[in-house]
Amino acid sequence: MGEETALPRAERRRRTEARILDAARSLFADMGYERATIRAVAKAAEVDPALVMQYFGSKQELFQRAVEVTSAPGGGQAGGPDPGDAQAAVEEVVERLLGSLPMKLGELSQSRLAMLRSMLTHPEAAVSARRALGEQIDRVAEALPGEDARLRAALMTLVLLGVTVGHQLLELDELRDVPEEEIARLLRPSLRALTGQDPR
Amino acid sequence: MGEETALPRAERRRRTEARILDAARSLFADMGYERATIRAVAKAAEVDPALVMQYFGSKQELFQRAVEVTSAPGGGQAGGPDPGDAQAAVEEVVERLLGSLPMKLGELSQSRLAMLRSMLTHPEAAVSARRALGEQIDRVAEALPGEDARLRAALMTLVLLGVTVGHQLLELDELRDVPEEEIARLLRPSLRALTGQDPR
DNA sequence: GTCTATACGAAGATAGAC
DNA sequence: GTCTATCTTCGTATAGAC
Repeated sequence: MGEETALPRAERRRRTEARILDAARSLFADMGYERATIRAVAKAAEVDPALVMQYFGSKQELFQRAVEVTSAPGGGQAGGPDPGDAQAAVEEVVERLLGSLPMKLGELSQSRLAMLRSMLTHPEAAVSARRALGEQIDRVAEALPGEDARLRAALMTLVLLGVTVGHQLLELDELRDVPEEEIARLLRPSLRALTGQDPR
Repeated sequence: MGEETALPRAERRRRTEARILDAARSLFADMGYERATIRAVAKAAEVDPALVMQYFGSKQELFQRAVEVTSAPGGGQAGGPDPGDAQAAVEEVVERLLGSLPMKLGELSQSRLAMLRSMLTHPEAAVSARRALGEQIDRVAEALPGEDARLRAALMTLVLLGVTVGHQLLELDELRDVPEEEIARLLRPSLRALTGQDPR
């Protein structure tokens, strides 16, 4: 029954699929949905273009799979500090936002970059981006006091988006080789100002 | 000699060209470089697709023309206040940035939106965007004191970029129907914090 | 000068050979 | 199951008719 030649069929298939997804993420992140062709993805993954279609059905589905959040770990904001301490909660949310800045490059952020790259020109990517940003806005808004918490949360999220776009996607010279802590240090008072809390 | 039938050939040509450019700006702004096809532009301008090519040579040149800054008026920051008054200069630069927020929609900003829409996925648009952002960063940096003026100026510019993207391009619900003065009011302290000046 | 017709290439998707 | 070959569609660009 079992083939002693190792590499069960399912395992081999799984690895090929992963290789295709990696290649797709990389190409989508680099040049966006339109310019990243199935053929180029296949070549990068060293498989036949038809195989990509066989596995994923369509380019659109491949994109969804490549972009979909492996939102597994780290997400939970496990019970903040004392619920009564609004100031601490606000500071924590600022630090959480600043911490999301780096995404270290590569790693699991490749899928996020792919989404961001295409969000302005590909309708489905725009939907994903709105959802992702909306969730982030929700989380931030929870920690903010006041009437216009959601608006402030949205602006804070967009500040980070702008910096990420300029840094990771447009690769502006001004941010090249600037350590993330430096950026975070300059941004921190700016984000605090948006919380509407006493900047202290 | 002159035809009494009015509409000189040159004038007619000029108007047709303008109509094509308007249609192109609108389509590029709405769906980006790749998805805005020559055929669609021609249809929107009510001309033959071949005529578009005849007038502009290629899609790329049409894009350049559609995006190119009609940077004529309003640009000059006619001599700021007392050069010695750094604080006033900083406040002025913040107000200038905030004033660039609205672009009122439509009007002359259509070309700017077209550039922003495609900047992440179309190489030429990225070049234009880097240049435009770089110029803005230069102007802001001039008014800022300190060692890291350019970095701060870049971050301030990217804050505005992020808000513009979220508002005009992604059309986030959270910013829908929010008057520009409200956004400016919330953003002002945030930008001041980035200037490195005493927020006072 | 303006438009019809078409050439040319590329991309996504499919069917059938191995 | 994997790949070759092809089909269809579409977009840019060109050539020739009116």
